[in-house]
Amino acid sequence: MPLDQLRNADPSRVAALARDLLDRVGDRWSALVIYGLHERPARFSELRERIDELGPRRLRRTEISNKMLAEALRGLRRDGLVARAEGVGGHAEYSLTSLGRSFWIPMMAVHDWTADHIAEIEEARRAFDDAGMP
Amino acid sequence: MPLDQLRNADPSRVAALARDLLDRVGDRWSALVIYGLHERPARFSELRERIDELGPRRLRRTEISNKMLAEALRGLRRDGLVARAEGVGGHAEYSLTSLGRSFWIPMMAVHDWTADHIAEIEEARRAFDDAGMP
DNA sequence: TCATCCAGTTACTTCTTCGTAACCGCGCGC
DNA sequence: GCGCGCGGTTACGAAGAAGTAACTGGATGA
Repeated sequence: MPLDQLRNADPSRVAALARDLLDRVGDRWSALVIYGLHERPARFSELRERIDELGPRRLRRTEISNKMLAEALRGLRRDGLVARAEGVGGHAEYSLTSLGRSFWIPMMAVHDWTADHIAEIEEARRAFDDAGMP
Repeated sequence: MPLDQLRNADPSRVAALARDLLDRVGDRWSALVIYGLHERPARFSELRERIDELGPRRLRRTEISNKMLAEALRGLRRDGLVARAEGVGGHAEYSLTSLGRSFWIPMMAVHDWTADHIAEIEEARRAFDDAGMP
């Protein structure tokens, strides 16, 4: 389906699609898993360590638990962004599929925008907070 | 800061920035508010109706409550994506700032990717579910 | 064959987010 | 001066997401 056509024809579908994606990758860890895998594949525990380096700051924890990593990987596999293979000795090996790699592009668009505007955003936050808004 | 430099220099900062943005706009309603405002400004109740048209499907509700709309608007205002003005008769008027409008571009990148690959994703989901994964 | 690592899973708890519904102040028309 | 719509806020409860920790089952190596 051509995009301009979609964009013009059905704004609610546009919104729904974007929300779908946020639902998919908007959880605490999935985006980080993609970061962790985008250069090269990794096995489970290796990936966990990579992600611990990247560590998100919100909420309680700064390291990913087995449970959350397994869950994020399952979601991404289900959507076809990540593949799991058995390496030598029955060890798991996770990698991005070509679909997963293609997702890197919009992901970087989001990232680039943030990098470009982070100063503005932080300034706006300061101003807003200083204005003593409730 | 030049982006390539950032991208090469500090992967954890890259990840952190993207997560910041997901934290900002990854909640249930914020993206929809931006959709609702991107063509023209609206007042509170008008915006609420526009968003009700777009309605997300996850969770319990299909319409946005006063509380959630107010909260989403506060967050977006705080980050400088949305501005509030008093119209005639003390009525509120919300609009995207230029920062907010610029965010449309990465947002569409995400959307376009989803539109391009939604069939693949759905197919992957079917396959995964049919394979009876736990 | 015993201990250990890897790759998870499970049961349970805690924390955050979301939704509901009631309320409030302000300006306007009557 | 009273009712009404607008633009919210508040208190509360319920649902959902995330964290903890203990456990499992298979392979590996000593």
